[in-house]
Formats: sequence, C-alpha cells, structure tokens
Amino acid sequence: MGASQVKSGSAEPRAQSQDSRDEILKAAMHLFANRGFHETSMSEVAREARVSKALIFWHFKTKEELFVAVLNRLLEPYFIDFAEEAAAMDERAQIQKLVEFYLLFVRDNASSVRFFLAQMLHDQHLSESLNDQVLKLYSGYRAMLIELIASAQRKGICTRNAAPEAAAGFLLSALNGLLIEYLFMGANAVDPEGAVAMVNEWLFGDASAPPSASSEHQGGSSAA
Amino acid sequence: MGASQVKSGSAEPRAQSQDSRDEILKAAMHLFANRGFHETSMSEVAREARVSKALIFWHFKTKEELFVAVLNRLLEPYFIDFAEEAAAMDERAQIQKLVEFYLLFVRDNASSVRFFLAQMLHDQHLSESLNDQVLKLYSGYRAMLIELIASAQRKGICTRNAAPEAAAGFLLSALNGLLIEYLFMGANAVDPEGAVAMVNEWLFGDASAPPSASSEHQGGSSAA
DNA sequence: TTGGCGATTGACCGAATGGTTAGCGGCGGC
DNA sequence: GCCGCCGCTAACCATTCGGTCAATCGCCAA
Repeated sequence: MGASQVKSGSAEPRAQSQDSRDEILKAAMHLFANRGFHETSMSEVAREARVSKALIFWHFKTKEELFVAVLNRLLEPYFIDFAEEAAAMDERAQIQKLVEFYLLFVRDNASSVRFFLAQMLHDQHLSESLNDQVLKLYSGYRAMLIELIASAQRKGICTRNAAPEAAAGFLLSALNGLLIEYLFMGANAVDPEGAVAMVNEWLFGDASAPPSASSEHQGGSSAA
Repeated sequence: MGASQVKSGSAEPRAQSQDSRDEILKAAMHLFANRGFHETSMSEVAREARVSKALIFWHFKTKEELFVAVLNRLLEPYFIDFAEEAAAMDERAQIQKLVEFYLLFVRDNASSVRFFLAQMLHDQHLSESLNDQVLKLYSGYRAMLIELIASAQRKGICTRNAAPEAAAGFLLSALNGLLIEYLFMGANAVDPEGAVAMVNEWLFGDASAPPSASSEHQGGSSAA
C-alpha cells in the first residue's frame, strides 16, 4: 500500500474536492452495501477511496452523515418515471408492465435491495429517512396499482371484482414474496414472465402466454 | 440494578453453572435479537446477565459460539410437530390450517422472525447454520404443501390444475409477501382469516367466508 | 484439615474504532 | 512577495472491543 504518491502527475490527480468526495462516496457505497454500517470502518472507506481518513471527516461530519449520503445515493435509481413509457397502453398492459418492471428492477438491483431490506429490518433508527423514502416509493407504486385496477374494472377489462385496494395489496404481497424468494434462492427461482402470466390469469381470467417476440423487456432507465 | 448482593441468601443464588449459563444465554438472546451481533458487546451481555465478562468466555469460547447458541435457542419454537393436529382433516382443511398456522406463528414471533430475516440477509457467513436450518424448515413446509395440493388434486378437491410445485411455490411467495408486509406495516395489514379465504378461492374456487369475522374484501357481487 | 476442582472474578492486553488536530502544499488575489 | 484559504494528510487521542490470566470462592471427598 502507500507508495507512488503522484507529485508532478499530469492529468491523474483527483483534485477538486468534489472529485474526492465522489470517490469517498463510491467507496463507502460499496463497503456499506456489502458489509453494513457497523462492520465498515472509516479506515476501510479511506483505504478503498485512496484518501486519508481525515479527509472523509472533512467532507462528512460523522460516520452517520456519510451513511445517509450513501443511502440517498443508492436510492437514486429507485426513483424513475414510469408514466412516460406507459402513456399509450391500456390498463392491462400497464399493470403487466408495472409487475414486470418491479421484478426486473429487483433482479437488476438485487444487492442494493437486499441491503435496504436488511438495513430497514435491523436498525430502523439509523435509517429513518430511508424508511420514509421507501415507504413513499412503496405507497406510490401501490397507488398506481390501485388506480389501474380500478380503472380496468370500470372498463370491464378486469374480471376480478375485489376491491382495488385489496387486489393491489394482494398483488404487492405476491411481488414481495417473489422478492424475498429471489433474494434467498437466486435467479433460478423467479421468472418475471411466469409472474406476469400468473397475474394475467388471476386478475384478468386469462391464461395465454404473452408473445415471445417484441413488446416487453428494455427498461427505459439507465443500465441493464 | 446493583445492590443487595445476597450473601447468606436462602434460595436465590444462581449457582450451579448451568444456571449462570442460562442467564447468559437469556441476556444474549435479548441483546442479539434486539441489537444484532456486531452492535452487541460481550460487556453488555455480561452486565445484563449480572455476570463477569470472563465467565461468558468460560462458558463459550468465542462471541460467535455464544451467538450460534443463541440462534439455536431462538430457533427452538420453530420446530413443531404439525402432523399430530392435522391427522383427521381432509386436504383442504389441512392446507387452510397450514396457512393459518404460518401466519399466526409469524404474528406471535414477529421479533425473532425479523431478527432471523435481517441476520440472513446481512452476513450469511456468520449464520450458515441458521441458513441451513431455516432452509430445512422452509423446504419441509413446502414439501407438505406440495404433497397436500397433489393429494387434493388427485381427489378432485382442488379445482386448480397447475403443477403442485408451482402452486405451492406461489402460495409460499404470497405467504412471504404477507410476512414482510406484516413486519413493516404491523398487525393492521395482515389478517390470517382473509388470507385463508383468499387461498380458498384461489385453490378451490370457493368464495365462502368461514366465520362471521372480518370486514370487507371480495364481496362476491359480479357487477362492475 | 486439607486438597482438589468447578465456577467466578477483577485486572489486564493489544488491536481496533470513530474522531481530532496541527500543519503542509499550492494557488488566486492583492 | 506574501497572505489566506482550500484540499488534504500524518500523527495522535480516548474509548471500546474481544479475549486472557492469575487468583479466588465454595463445596465435596479423603
């Protein structure tokens, strides 16, 4: 370790404050997410960010402050705009899309999902802001589902006549069940298409499998 | 706390080794479950058990050993014998009983369930034995479900004709979803009777509400 | 009485931990 | 030239951690 401190380096030096702050955040993100809060030491973060420990405390007053910064950073990809890509679809397609999106997102962000879940289960006091944001996210998703189901029922598309709230609640429970199954059993246990088909059958009394051709896949936001 | 150290006490003194060992285990159980492994120090355990820290290390070689002892102790109530009380029922009643039992158990042991879940999500290496045991428990439960569903299908009780494994898997996912909903939302969000009714409808094509208990959901009227 | 043994303890240890501080290089403004 | 500030660091600090150790206490057998 140590050694090779750049002196007259040309373009390498991560200089402008913001740069080092980012490096720290990235390192902390990685470590916190993989080891957790208490098991990650500031010295480790410093080492991984190739920065002195003191600099971390110059950027962030306390370890907790760094932690919530990391939380917010990790939460960013969770806030996406669903409305845009669902504008022209009918309710049924939108619901399918919503379900599929949920599962694909979980699959693509399994590690951070696992981290958030563990964090919220464990010390909810440390992550109150996390709790709030996740709750907001969750109830937003639920509200969309309720709205869509109600609308589908109004149009007669949906054969299930349960209260939209109850149906949405059950659907969400099923999705959460798949989520934890995925977190523990791994990819082989969860397949989004199967789940979508299940939803189809349950909600629309339909058992046809969606076409294997175009349509689904390709989430709009960022990496895949 | 403190004070009143018995000297010539009559029946009180926690004496015979096993006694102190138990006191330690109880304290550790409480602390580990509420704060977690890394956030609980041996000194805390010692203080809560009113015992010297060294004595803990006399009973348990390391902190990890104490921890797995606590894990096993906390796991005890999870191993129960279901067969006895389901002997005389038909498959449908058994499945209902199984589902109800799952949910009631979660409700009654929420804190340890939460602890186990968080623990397994977080550092799975520390609790490999836990992972194994929970997995065994889980697949046992799943096997019972599969068996029951298959049997019910054979007898023509079950209207759903999906593969028993798939049906059981979906059922388990739903249960897990309810579990995490309960862990986060609290009691008001989960009602076992409603869930049993939902299973009835889904698995047996039946919509009758057993007793006169719970409120709305699935009113049975067909109009939109 | 004595001696041995299981149970129990206070004092101690080195290695971390989160956090602080004094200071250093370099750069823009005067 | 030099002053002040920003970004940054090595060294340091108090505290706590898991774990050890020598010494004791109580009790039962010889």
